[in-house]
Amino acid sequence: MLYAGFMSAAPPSAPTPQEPVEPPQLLQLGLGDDEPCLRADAARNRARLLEAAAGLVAARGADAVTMEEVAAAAGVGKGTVFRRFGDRTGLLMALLDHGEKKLQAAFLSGPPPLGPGAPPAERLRAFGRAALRRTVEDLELQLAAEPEAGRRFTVPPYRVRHHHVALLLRQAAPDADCDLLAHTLLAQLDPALVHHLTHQCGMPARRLEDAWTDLVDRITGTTA
Amino acid sequence: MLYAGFMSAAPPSAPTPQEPVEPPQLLQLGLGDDEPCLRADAARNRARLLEAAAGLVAARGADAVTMEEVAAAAGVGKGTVFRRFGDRTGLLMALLDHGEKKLQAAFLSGPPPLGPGAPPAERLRAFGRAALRRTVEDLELQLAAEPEAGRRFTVPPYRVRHHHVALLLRQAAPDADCDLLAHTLLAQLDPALVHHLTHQCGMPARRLEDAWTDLVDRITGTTA
DNA sequence: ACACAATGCGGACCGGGGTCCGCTTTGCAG
DNA sequence: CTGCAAAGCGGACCCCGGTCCGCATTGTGT
Repeated sequence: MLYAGFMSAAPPSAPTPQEPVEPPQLLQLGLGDDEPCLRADAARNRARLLEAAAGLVAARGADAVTMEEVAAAAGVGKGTVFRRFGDRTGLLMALLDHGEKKLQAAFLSGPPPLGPGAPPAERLRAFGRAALRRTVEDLELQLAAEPEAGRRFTVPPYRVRHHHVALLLRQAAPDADCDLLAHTLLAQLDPALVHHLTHQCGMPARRLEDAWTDLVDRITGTTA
Repeated sequence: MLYAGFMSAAPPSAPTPQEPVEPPQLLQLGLGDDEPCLRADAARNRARLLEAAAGLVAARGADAVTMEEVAAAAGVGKGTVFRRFGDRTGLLMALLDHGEKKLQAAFLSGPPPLGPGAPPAERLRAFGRAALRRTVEDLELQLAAEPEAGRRFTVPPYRVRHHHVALLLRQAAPDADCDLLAHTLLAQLDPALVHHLTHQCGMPARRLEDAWTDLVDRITGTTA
């Protein structure tokens, strides 16, 4: 368990009487664990919901599935879904959690060139390739899970990626505004963009990878 | 009239019996005109709606305004709003149309360094500054108008900007994948990102402008 | 074993976006 | 001026995401 769950800290509004969704996630990047100790029935329902959702999504496509259907398929009430996952996006993101954690594991503590050990520019190039591949894997879901505009950058998986890229950049291009530059780099991995380019413009995935590499080279000044 | 309206070509689904929204917009970049010849009453209602919407948005913020309210305030039925503008996003975008056209005018045919006449890298830098300023101007609305994930890159104003940036890039960095690079550059002007950085991270607008300039320099290899 | 917080459950309910279709208005042709 | 097709109108309607709150389940302390 490397990092943390997915959900943002539930209802952003003032002291909701409703309890928070999943872990409060104050986000000290790099540790923490989901499911802080769910009550037996709650845990069971969570599992059922995830399974039901996965099934329906696989069968009919993410955006043809309604929350009520998922609840029904899992044999629970609609309220339960929302209490557990906050909102539709939350549920969808939970479905992606596993894959994302694996990627995080790989770049935070896996073997080089993705993990520590390789030179930063090299790691950046590897990161892009890996992330791109992961995105292509289940583009559809990833697209459907995209949070409403305002939250795109606040959601934990994005923050982790951003943190990582910024870190590498600070080593590879010390004189740049790395925080901002990291956002720019990440934009090239945005599922919506990847979808647009591959599905609507018919670009091969390979071209995206090459462009990433080239971009890293230009920005860091390295070539490799 | 420089370019064209805002709406994408209405209901993407098969031959809707409903007529298309605004101009079909087959989008030959650079010409065309809105309101292809609305019937008298339709034109009147369109104007009323725009006015009503602008008023409500200004008064209470974009996302506290419902379509039904706008319709009521304009003294028309809800159906009319949707027929004219397609969907909520369409209406909001129409509200932004004027400002966007002005910007387009400036970089397509205005005076240098924004318009033709200056060297490409220079024009790029100017473009970023101008776009950034325009975005900050009415961030709130721009944010609320953001189309659902899939369409972000298909919407006319984005396409125009992309086309323009790609064009300049082809001159300033002929050996790069300019189409893709253009998307990357534009990502730094994304209203959602600008909002995040300025409002949630407290960055001054100035820093964004500097980062843009720096990014252009790194990508084109030029300096200043 | 029992009581009693605390935690979770579920489904009625709400609000708003988007659709539909029978009726009205427009404006052109004769 | 009149008739008539096309264009436009509007509001009842549907659907779905999200909320709420009285009731049921847990599991802990004694």
